[in-house]
Amino acid sequence: MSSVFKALSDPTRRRVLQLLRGGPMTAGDLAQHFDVSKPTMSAHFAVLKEADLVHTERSGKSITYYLKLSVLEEALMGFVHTFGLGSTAEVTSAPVPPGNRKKATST
Amino acid sequence: MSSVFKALSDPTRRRVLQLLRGGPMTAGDLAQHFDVSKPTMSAHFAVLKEADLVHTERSGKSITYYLKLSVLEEALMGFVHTFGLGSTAEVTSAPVPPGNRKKATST
DNA sequence: TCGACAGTTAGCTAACTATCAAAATGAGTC
DNA sequence: GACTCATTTTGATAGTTAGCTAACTGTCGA
Repeated sequence: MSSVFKALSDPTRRRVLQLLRGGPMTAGDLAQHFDVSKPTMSAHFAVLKEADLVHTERSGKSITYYLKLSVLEEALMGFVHTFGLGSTAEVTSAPVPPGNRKKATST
Repeated sequence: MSSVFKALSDPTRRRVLQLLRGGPMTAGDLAQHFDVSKPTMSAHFAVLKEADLVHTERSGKSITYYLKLSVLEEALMGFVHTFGLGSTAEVTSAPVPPGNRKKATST
């Protein structure tokens, strides 16, 4: 769970996932979209693999990356549901449960 | 966006948010639930504030923390929707969109 | 087997994060 | 004003992360 959020906390990795959402891509194709060295991209891929958000397959010389949407979904939606989100539309503060001190909501 | 995921990547901070989901709490009350020093907790609070996931209010001597559910929701659900999640139930791999190299799915 | 290509690993630096103890701040109380 | 309590800030240390270059591994084609 932590590893998923950690993976998601980097913009480069989020973009990789979004690219992968459009379909599998090789490491090289992915790397082309970014302005960092290949070893750096490889490290990002390793973080994504560690979080189990992608899996890989060799296709000859290249290695193709596949998004594991189900893992992303389980982690994210699981957390979302824990918070009773996903159906709420405009919650401003807390749900104001019983035993709450009333404060002047200046928002 | 990154700051939200970064905040979420720590179990202590996720726990804090879950506690706050049950209603506002003071820093001290929150700290009681964890086995770390108060400065450490304060640092975690700062990360949550930085991500705009909580806001604070002084109530006399104590400082009360409030969960900003809306921010959490926007960040999470925004991302979830970006990935077309939230309605899918059992996606195993990628949605296999058009323009896809076909590979031997060994799974 | 050799050379080219695709990725990863190794080794490093700089920057960041988590943690603590101790000191400082802010807000009530006497 | 001085005292006390709750929380934050400061300063130090240990561990982690992102990034690089250089070197290595594995695969293909000749």
